[in-house]
Amino acid sequence: MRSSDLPQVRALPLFVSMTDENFESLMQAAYLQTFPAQLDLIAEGEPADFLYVVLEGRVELYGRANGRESTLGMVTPVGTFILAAAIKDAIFLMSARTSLRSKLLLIPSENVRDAFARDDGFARAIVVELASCYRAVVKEHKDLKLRSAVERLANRLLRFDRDQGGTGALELPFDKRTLASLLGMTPENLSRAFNTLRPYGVEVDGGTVRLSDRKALESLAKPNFLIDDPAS
Amino acid sequence: MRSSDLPQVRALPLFVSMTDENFESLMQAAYLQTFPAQLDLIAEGEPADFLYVVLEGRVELYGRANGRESTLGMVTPVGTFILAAAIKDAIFLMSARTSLRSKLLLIPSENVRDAFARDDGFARAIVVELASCYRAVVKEHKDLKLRSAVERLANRLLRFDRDQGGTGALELPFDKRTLASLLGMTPENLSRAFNTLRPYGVEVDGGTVRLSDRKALESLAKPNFLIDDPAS
DNA sequence: GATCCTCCTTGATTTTCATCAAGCATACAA
DNA sequence: TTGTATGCTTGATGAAAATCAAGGAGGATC
Repeated sequence: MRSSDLPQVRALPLFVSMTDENFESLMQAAYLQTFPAQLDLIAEGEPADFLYVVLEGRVELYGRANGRESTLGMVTPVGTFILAAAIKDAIFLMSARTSLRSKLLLIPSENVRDAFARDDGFARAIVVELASCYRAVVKEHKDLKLRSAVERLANRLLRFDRDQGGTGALELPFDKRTLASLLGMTPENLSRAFNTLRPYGVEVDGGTVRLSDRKALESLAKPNFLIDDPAS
Repeated sequence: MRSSDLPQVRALPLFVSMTDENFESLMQAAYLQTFPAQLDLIAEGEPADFLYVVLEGRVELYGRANGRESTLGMVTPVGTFILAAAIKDAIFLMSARTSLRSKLLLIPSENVRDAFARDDGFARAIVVELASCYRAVVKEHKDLKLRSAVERLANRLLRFDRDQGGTGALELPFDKRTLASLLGMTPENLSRAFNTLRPYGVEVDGGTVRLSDRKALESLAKPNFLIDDPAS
């Protein structure tokens, strides 16, 4: 990989506490690649040969069963995916495809497991990363099980707004069909959910959303930091 | 704690590769306690002061939001819960209560973090445990997002049967209201789902279920090892 | 400009699921 | 026995969400 990309990777929480020696040997084995949008990267059921790090762009994680498909998560820079499968030397539970043109770092999972065995700092960082991933999925699960579709949308909008500076004017980070799938509903239903939220000050214009009455929206959404706060 | 319980704990994957010294110091700090059924152990939002190990009995993990409550998981011997919160020194995302009279080991999370920092074998075991927990929740999430209520029940019955020896005669491990909550439906709907499954050879008598036509049931359930196999 | 095309929206309808209300079986206590 | 819990089931109804079908709105392309 190009040395110009190294500092960015080195600074990641996952790698920052590795020894120089172990980090370099891990990067020796790694590939840096840029992929176009909408490219399938991995399919559920395949063995986890690489750990992926998203440096630029965005990757969608999704699952299939019966004839259905559902978006399970989005990975944005700088984040990793399928760490659990790579560590356990297991098969993928989720498929992944680029959502945008993306620059990804691929680290052979064998090398990851090696480094994990050899480098205490790395092992500790992996634990923190895995614990965070675990808690993130638990939150997603609670969101889906304890809230209606409209509530999920309302809370997601509040979250997008907060992530984008809390100005009350936000851009949907992906197209509506994907948002619908992530929220566990059909595109048609998402449209109707937006309409339901109009009396609560939610004005939609394409991918732009204005929240003109946050009080009202919050009273409907009842945000819960045990579900909506990524940090907690 | 009583020394008679030590070997059982020592043999757990989580502890088996610790040094004797670190294990003993961890156990010095731990409490072994038996709790009656239906006792609240922890509430979501509280700081994670202890790591819990279920030695006997069963513990239910559940979440609340708005007025709703939902069962998120069951922990049976010998399993741990809230490892992620204990490691991250974070707050609980889930509440827990005993489902049966249960013998639990409580290890102060500060000591867990200490041992994690000091003992490589323990750190490695924690990674494997966390990765397994993560994958388990992902499977639950896929189950909920990709299947209808009847399909979830059908697959759960097949799983219960397999766990109990695959004889076609199984006992529901908990009462139906709890099963309903775990499967993400109401008790009324669970009743109706059982009726829907009758043409597929599912005969219910109280907590006993007979599967007299597994082929038919499987053709409806379409079991998927990426969702239903706890090992994969 | 005209044409596709993709994405989204809307309306009509059906299905699924939750809610409300009542009943019933079992167990347990008085 | 009688009363009275509790857990489950059933029926009637309503709400939520999926599906089916048809239209736009906005880009891209020709």
